[in-house]
Amino acid sequence: MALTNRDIADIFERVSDMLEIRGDIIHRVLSYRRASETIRDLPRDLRAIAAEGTLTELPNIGKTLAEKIEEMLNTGELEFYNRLAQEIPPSLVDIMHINGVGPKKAKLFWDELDITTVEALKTAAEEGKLRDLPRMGAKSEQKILDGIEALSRRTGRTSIGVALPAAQSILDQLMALPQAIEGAIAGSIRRGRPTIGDVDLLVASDDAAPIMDVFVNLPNIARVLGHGPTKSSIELLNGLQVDLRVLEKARWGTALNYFTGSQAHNIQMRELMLAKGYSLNEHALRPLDADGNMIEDESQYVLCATEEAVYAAVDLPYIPPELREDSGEFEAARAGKLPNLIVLDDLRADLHMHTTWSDGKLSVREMAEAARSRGRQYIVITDHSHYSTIANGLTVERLMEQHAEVQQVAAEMGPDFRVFHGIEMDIRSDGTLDYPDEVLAQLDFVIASLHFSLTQERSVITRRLLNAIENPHVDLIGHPRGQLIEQREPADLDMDVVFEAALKHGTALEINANPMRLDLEAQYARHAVDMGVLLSINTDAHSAEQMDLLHFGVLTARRGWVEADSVINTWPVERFVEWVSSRG
DNA sequence: GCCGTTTTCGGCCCGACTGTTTTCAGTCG
Repeated sequence: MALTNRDIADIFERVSDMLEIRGDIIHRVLSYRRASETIRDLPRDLRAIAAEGTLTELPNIGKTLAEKIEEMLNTGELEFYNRLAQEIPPSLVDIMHINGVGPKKAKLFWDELDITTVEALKTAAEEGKLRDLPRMGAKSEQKILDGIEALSRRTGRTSIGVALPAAQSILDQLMALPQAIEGAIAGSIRRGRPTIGDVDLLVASDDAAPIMDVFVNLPNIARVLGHGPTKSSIELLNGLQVDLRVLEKARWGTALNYFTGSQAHNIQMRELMLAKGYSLNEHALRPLDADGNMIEDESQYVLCATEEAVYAAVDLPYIPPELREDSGEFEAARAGKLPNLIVLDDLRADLHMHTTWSDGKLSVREMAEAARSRGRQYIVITDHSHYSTIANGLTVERLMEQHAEVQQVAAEMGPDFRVFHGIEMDIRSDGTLDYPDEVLAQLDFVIASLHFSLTQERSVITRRLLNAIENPHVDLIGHPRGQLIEQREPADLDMDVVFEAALKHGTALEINANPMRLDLEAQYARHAVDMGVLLSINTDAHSAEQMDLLHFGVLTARRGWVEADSVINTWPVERFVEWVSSRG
């Protein structure tokens, strides 16, 4: 079984945790962890990069790790990991994932009580065996039991589609207090990551205590994890952790920058600041003396009330949060080549939505009205084709009946809001398309999507998608990789080949805005636009409310450095029509 | 183990909070 990028990233992450338990120097530990993150976010296959011999050109991959990657690609395993597993029980890594347990505690439990599994740790805690260990007590024992409980409540990361509304609701409650001056959601939500570890909230105020009190007494929270004067943490009933920090308005810029991250971006910022003679933290820029030591005189600290001021201190323009992953944003900023990122208002149209003709909740007319009331200028009605029987997909006969209805609604809407007739056509498991060309030729717009047999082997499923990309009637590939976030792995597509074909045939690729999909993901979107492939950001709405999810697609596009002109539904309707009719 | 417009060696971010301590280690982000 060939290892995927994700498998290799997982192995490096486990190695990193095991080295940390063993007590290796932290920088070696972090090297493996950083390499793991690099690989996880890679838009290309390690196998292809290895074949080119350019593994060491990847950030955080040097000679040693490149050799280990090659070993895993060639043999399917890593000798270094196997040796390490003889020495450190791999199940100790799971213990480290309990909140409040790190490498030192994990090793302590193992050394002193021979505990190597979460289950054994739970039993020992219940029997009161942990409290007598060094630097442990009754409270820490209970904390570990709580942590194990929380671990079972949560499964992995939370979708941004869940985390963002939850965060906004809490922030709204805090901002209603008279003491709150300014508030923001920071962290990975602000950067637009598809999944969220925990929520970071920031409030500016001169009187933190009342805000903290309201926060730790919010309804619907599972427990309070911490309650200090400037920082508190709670766990919501769904297991999501929310951290709140309250600070002076004068320090807003440094704080927002710091707590937005990413960590890799922050490290770069600090290094740039050091070169300018400052130590940067969330509170201020603190000047250094000639020996590089911090000057303790607070009157010399530089406070930044805005993020613009922080970036200006290192002679850079403002870098949008979605780009802050240390993936080239500093180089681009220095060169004055930051992208002019797409914004929600750039989108004039939604090209992918369903009605009661297949599995949607509203009629053609109701969807059109819902889209118009949201400011869209044109839409395409794209129900399922008949291969999707479970979604009540349209036979050719029903498709033609629907055509008449769409024409009718289009006429009623008038010239200022255009309604086009399209389809979301299945690419069948055998690779054939669900309608013949002469049917597709009668439609205004054709999306082709993979819905079934997503676990086919790479060559088969890639060929299947190419059949659609190469068909001159197909304008857009819907949710190309078929992933459901935290639920279903993407199809094993050869994306290099997919992008080449999309470029050659002028077929656009979708960024599906539904937060369960966000497909293409940002790193693929970035690679696609770099190559000149066209994109489209759509809601795939099955109801009016789902039309409000478009901003998640925009966030994803921004993370992919996408500018408006690469996205076909930012175009004025005349240009869209011209493009579609220039195709098959 | 990675990295380099100060370095191919010697750095690698740092502060808040907790629970255990009598001054601090561990964890977290």
